[in-house]
Amino acid sequence: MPEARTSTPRERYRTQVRAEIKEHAWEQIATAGASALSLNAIAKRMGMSGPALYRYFDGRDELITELIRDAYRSQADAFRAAAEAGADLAGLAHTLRAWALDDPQRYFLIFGTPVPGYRAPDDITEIAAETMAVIVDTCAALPPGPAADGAAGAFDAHLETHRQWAGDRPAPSAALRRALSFWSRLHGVLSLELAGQFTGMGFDPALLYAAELEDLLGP
Amino acid sequence: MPEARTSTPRERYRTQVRAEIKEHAWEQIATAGASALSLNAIAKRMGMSGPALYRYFDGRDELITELIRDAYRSQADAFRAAAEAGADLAGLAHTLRAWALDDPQRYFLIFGTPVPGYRAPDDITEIAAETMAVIVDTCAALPPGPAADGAAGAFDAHLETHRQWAGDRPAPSAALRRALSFWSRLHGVLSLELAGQFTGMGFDPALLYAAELEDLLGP
DNA sequence: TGTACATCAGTGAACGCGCGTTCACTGATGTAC
DNA sequence: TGTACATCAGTGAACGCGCGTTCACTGATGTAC
Repeated sequence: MPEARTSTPRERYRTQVRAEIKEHAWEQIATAGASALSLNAIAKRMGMSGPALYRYFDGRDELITELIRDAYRSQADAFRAAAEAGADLAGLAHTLRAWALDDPQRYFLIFGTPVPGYRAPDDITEIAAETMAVIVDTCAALPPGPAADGAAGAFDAHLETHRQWAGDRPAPSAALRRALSFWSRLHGVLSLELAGQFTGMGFDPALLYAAELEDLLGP
Repeated sequence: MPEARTSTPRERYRTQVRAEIKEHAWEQIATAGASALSLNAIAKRMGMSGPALYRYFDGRDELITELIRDAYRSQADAFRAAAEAGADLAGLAHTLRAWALDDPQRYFLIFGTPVPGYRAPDDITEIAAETMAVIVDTCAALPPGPAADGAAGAFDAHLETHRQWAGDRPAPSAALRRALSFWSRLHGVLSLELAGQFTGMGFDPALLYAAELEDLLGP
């Protein structure tokens, strides 16, 4: 029995039930989409009555916000772990696709149709910034590409004066541009693939993803 | 008074009311998202009773399907018009962005979070193919790019044997790859922008879009 | 032009449903002496 | 170890709500003779 017990049995139980509620919520989202998420339905599946869930969440909105937070968190963790394992840009690209395919509805909870009027809490925005930071750092660690000298486009100049999103990072604008391009290109393929826009077209989306990545990396 | 009247006054009235219902539907989608679309709410806004709408649509599902069809249709029309006006790839890119920004929720009705289990009717898939055809043709009309010879990647080879989506078009695989890259790269920026992933980052998404386009076109 | 009939838009009542959420409560678990 | 009390998980009834959809109906519009 561990001496350093910072949590009581009751606290541990609470944590466990909260996690169980979230698991059922994810199942429900995967089955019918986030807009169909219902507290009563979750409770029924868990063999509880509806109001019981109010012991664990303030209401439906708090649960959804928590799921969104977890989605961002799991993405940021995946990227951090990859970076700490020494991943380069190709490694991060693989991490992104694996994370997205692991649970498409989780992907869309972040990158899908926005709910008009909804604004994520600040702490969630910060988690998203963590992910971006990993990518920027990886780009900055790269040897300057062939396009880095001379033909730096108008966008590089724009980024030179609009780089607050990069925090205090000493990364050159070319690295910021590269990070944005990395991010948007890969999401382009991913979101079209996961939204089913390629179904019936015949080719393998994984190969398009790989081709975009290669084009992005190579000169 | 025109001699060739293929429609009776009643038919014209029906058509008009149908259109009015759809307009209110779009307003509602823009305000609260597609999942909140409600026949009763639309009827109330039009000063009618709920059941009256069943004279015009079989039900909620038929209305939504019709909206999706119109969304695809308006996109395809925009592309066809641009192409007939002699637009090149840059012109098509501008068309795409203008169309998307014109009504973001319409954009997301096509490219946003998919509803698990929903499959669009075949005629809608065909409209999507029209749009793709315009892009492929425009790519095929381009002078072969610098990367077209020699270093044709693994994806070009894959497309060589998976090109049924291009129909009977004589376009070379390099043109198909270019069309897919065009499509996915621009949607990458667009979907991130419209989903609000760039908010608070400080830079101008329009410039990122332009930069991606330029990089896509130029050698 | 006038009358008889058919078509069809729209109404209002009603159906069953599931939703989020509140409230007063029971009963089990944990704590203090 | 035993008793008295506090904490807290979970229940069941109830609230009002808006939803999609059906049905029998009224009344206006169009058609046929």
